[in-house]
Formats: sequence, C-alpha cells, structure tokens
Amino acid sequence: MTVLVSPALDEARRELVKGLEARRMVVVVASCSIAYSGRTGSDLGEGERLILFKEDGCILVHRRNNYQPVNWQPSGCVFQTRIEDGRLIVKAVRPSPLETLTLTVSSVEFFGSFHLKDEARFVLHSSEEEMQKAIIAEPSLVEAGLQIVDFEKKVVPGFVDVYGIDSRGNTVVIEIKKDPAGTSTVKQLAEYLKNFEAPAGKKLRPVIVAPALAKGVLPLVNKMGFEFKPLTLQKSLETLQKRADSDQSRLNGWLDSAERKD
Amino acid sequence: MTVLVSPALDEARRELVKGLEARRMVVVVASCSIAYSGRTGSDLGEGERLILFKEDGCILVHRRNNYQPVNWQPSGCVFQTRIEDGRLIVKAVRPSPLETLTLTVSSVEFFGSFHLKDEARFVLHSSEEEMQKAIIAEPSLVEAGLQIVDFEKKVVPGFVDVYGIDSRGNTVVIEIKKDPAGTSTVKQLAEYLKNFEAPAGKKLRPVIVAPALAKGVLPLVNKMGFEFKPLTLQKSLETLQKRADSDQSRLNGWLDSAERKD
DNA sequence: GCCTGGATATCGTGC
DNA sequence: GCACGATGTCCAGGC
Repeated sequence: MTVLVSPALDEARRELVKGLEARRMVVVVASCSIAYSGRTGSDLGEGERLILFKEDGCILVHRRNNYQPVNWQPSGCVFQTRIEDGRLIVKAVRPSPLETLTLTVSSVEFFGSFHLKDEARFVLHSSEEEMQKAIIAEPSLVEAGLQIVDFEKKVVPGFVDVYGIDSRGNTVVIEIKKDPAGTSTVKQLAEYLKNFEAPAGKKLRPVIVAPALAKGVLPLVNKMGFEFKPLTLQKSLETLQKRADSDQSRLNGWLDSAERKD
Repeated sequence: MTVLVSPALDEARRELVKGLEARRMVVVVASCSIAYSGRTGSDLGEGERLILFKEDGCILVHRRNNYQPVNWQPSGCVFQTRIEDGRLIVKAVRPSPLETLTLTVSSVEFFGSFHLKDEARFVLHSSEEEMQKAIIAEPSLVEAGLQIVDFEKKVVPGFVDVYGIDSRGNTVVIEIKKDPAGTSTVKQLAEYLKNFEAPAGKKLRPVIVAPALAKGVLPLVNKMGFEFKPLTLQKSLETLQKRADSDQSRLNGWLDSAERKD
C-alpha cells in the first residue's frame, strides 16, 4: 500500500505508473478537467474528482454525487501519462471501438495504491435464469401436465425462453420476464411466434410468465389471444430449493445404502 | 480531508459517520463480506475491496477487476453502522424498492474522506439527439428538398424521430440511429409506420438514417421497401457547428449595425 | 407513481 | 468480430 497526501504531479505520475505496473488498484483525488472522445464525446471543466484505476485497464471518474461515474473507460484500455505545461496528462485509450479519455490534472490532493487480496466467489441469485430453471424443473408452475420440449430455442431473431406441449398436445410457447411484463414483451413474444406452427388440429398457446402484467397490458394480451401466468422470482427460488433438497436427500439415501453395502 | 491507515473498526466507524454527516465522499479499503437482498439477492465472501460512499446516499463496492461495482446501492439510501461481535456492520437501505446491502467489515486497511470542490458543468455531445437536431436544421443531410413537418412525434408505442415531406409531396418517416442499424431498428420503424398514411396519390417513404447498416440487414431493408441514408454523428456535429457559426456571425452583424446606430 | 426509451450503456454467449 | 438479450441495469421524461 502506498498513500500520499498532496504529492507533486511528477511524484503522482511516478507512483501511478508504478502502481499500475504492480497491478494494484490506484485511487486518486485530484483537480482535473476531462475530455472524452469516441462513440460520442464529452467535456467537463476543472473540478475535484475521485479517479479509480484498475489492473484490468478500466478507469472510473466519480464526482461527489451520483451512482454512475461521470466519465469512464471499460476494461482493456491502455494508459499513457505525461507532464505537459505543468499539468499531468493521463490518457486512457480503448482500442476497439477507438475511444480516448483524457484527464488534465492540475493538482493531486490524494494518491493511494492498494493490493487487494480477494479470492471470494460472487454468487448472484439471478432472476430470469432462475425462473427458467424452475419452470424446466417443475413445469407445473406454469400448468399441470405441461411437458417441456426445449428451451433457449433459437428463433429469428433471438431466443424463445421455453417451449413445450400441454396435456392436449397443443404447443406452448413461453416468454419469461422477472419484471412486470409490458407491451414490448407481448410484441417480442408475437415476433417469436412466427417461428412456430401448431401440429394439425392443435393450438399454439403463447404464454407470458411474469410476476405481473404492467398496467393496461391485459387488454392487449387478451386481444392477441395470449395467456398470462403469474410467477414470482421468490416462488421460483423456493421451488428450486425444494428440488435441491430432495435431490440431496435422494443422494444421501443412495450414499447411505452404498455405505451399508460396505 | 481525513486520511487514516489501518484504523481500528470503531475509529473507522466514527470517521465514516462524521464524513457522511459532513457530506463528504468517503473511500474505504477494507476486508469484508457482503450480502445483498432486494429485487434479488447476492453473496460475496470475505475479501479486500474498495468501498465508496457519496453524499447523496449511494454506495459502490469495487473489486480489483471490472468496470462495474460488484455490489452497490443507487442514490437515496440510508446508512446504518454498528459494531457487532468485533465486526463493523454497515447497512445501506434503499426504501423503494426495499433493498438492503450489508457489509460485514473485519478490518479496515485505509479510510479517507474528502470534500470535493466541483462546480463544473458536464457537457455530453450526445449522439442521437445531435443527429436529430442536425437533420431538423439541415434536412438536405437526408435528401435535397426534404421539408420537416414534425419531430419526436408520439406514436403508439414510442416516438418517431422525424417526419417530413419530400419534394414530390411524399411522406418521409425517419428513424435515426447513432450505431449501425440492426434488425430491431427495421422492426421498430415498421411498427411506427402503422401510424402514418400517405396522402392520396402519394407514397410513404420509411428512411433509416444511421452511420451504417448492420451486416445482413440490407436485404431486409430492401425487402421491406425501406431506404437507408448514411449519416455519421461526426457529420451531424460539423453541420450543427457550421450553423452555429453562421448564426453567430449573423448575430455579430446585427450587433455591429446596432452599434453603428449608437 | 407507472411506463417507455436511451445509454459513451456493460457484459456474456453463441456463431 | 458481430449480433442479440439480460441487467439488482440506471436514468430522465411523460403522463
């Protein structure tokens, strides 16, 4: 760890280069102006900001407010530094698409570089995927007797989340949303439907599975002849948990019996 | 500015509260585990991370890699801190939707709080809007003789970027994209078209204005009978700049003549 | 408050 | 590399 309060610009530059080469995270609080040029462009006059450099070549500039950085560059960019006219110039260049973020630093209030020991694995109880897994594992969440035929089926364009066959042989095409389904979801499902055809004498049943329908969407759903089946992420997670538990107890049972054989 | 290296947990807690009350930006490098619960949930085991608190009540947790924070809370959340079982617990609660981010801090490597003087205005040379402005100011960018009738016209659903009338009285409906236009753009324009009808004996001309067409989209554009007019953001900006300059010189001319009168 | 669309969106995945 | 979809997306603008 290196911590400097109000370093000179050349010292800050030296330490920045050293920190990046050592693959550390570098935090700088500095007065600077910023220009961005690439997919579009931006300008920001002089002011004090917090600048974060990471080892994978991303950079974030944060102002005193707002969750989002005011300027940034995603991973994979190359840093250049130089002193020019008594200012520290830092360029972060992203090769593709070609984009340049230029910081013109007039003074550095704080410099810190840190080696972060962090091997933990991040686990997200992610949403739409969990709902899909739950439906595949337990199709009765949608409807008793439903049998899943395929999922993530490629259509043009995109993917159908799940499709299957109901107890009467009708084709069921399911679009899953973790948020209340709006007009766009109905449109999307309608688009995907063009890729399906019901067997002779059978129906094509488009079903939207979501925690709710957005306000005013029900008439459209009815008009299109679509169905709506409410399902929350929570319920999906419970279902998956229950199955994991029963899988575990079955596995335990199998292990027990194996043990008894020994 | 307050900077502490390896402070005790209770000292870090005291300074964190003090910094937030003073509406400063607080930066902490600490070993912690993190739980999130709300719209969905996440877990992250012990490890060293950089944590950023801002005065508007947002919080970001950054790991050594990746542009995005691993956990966060947007503006407007309430912070609680306490020491429990020799750990510093920090909760960031967002009221609506109800979401909780809980940091369990076992040790603090660095603490910093900063008052950032920053009054500058951020200017984004925003993309699609600039292209739209340029077309409205200079319809010949799309086609000689085009006259703009309206823009940002509300249709169901969404907005049509620009529509106008060509030199032969045909209705021109324009969809603008700053990125290469893909299949979805064609679909969107087709959707919007349903809200337009050409005058008797005239045509309806759907036009996509974008820097390029995505690969393989040209056949679709042709098949639908759409037109494509290449226009880059850069060219749009140049056009706007040129007009701004001439407006300025006209204004200067007017000021000069006014001055001569005095 | 809900809904819709844009973003320098970013990021992963499949082809 | 390109296209497409998900995101704890966030965020501003309308209604």
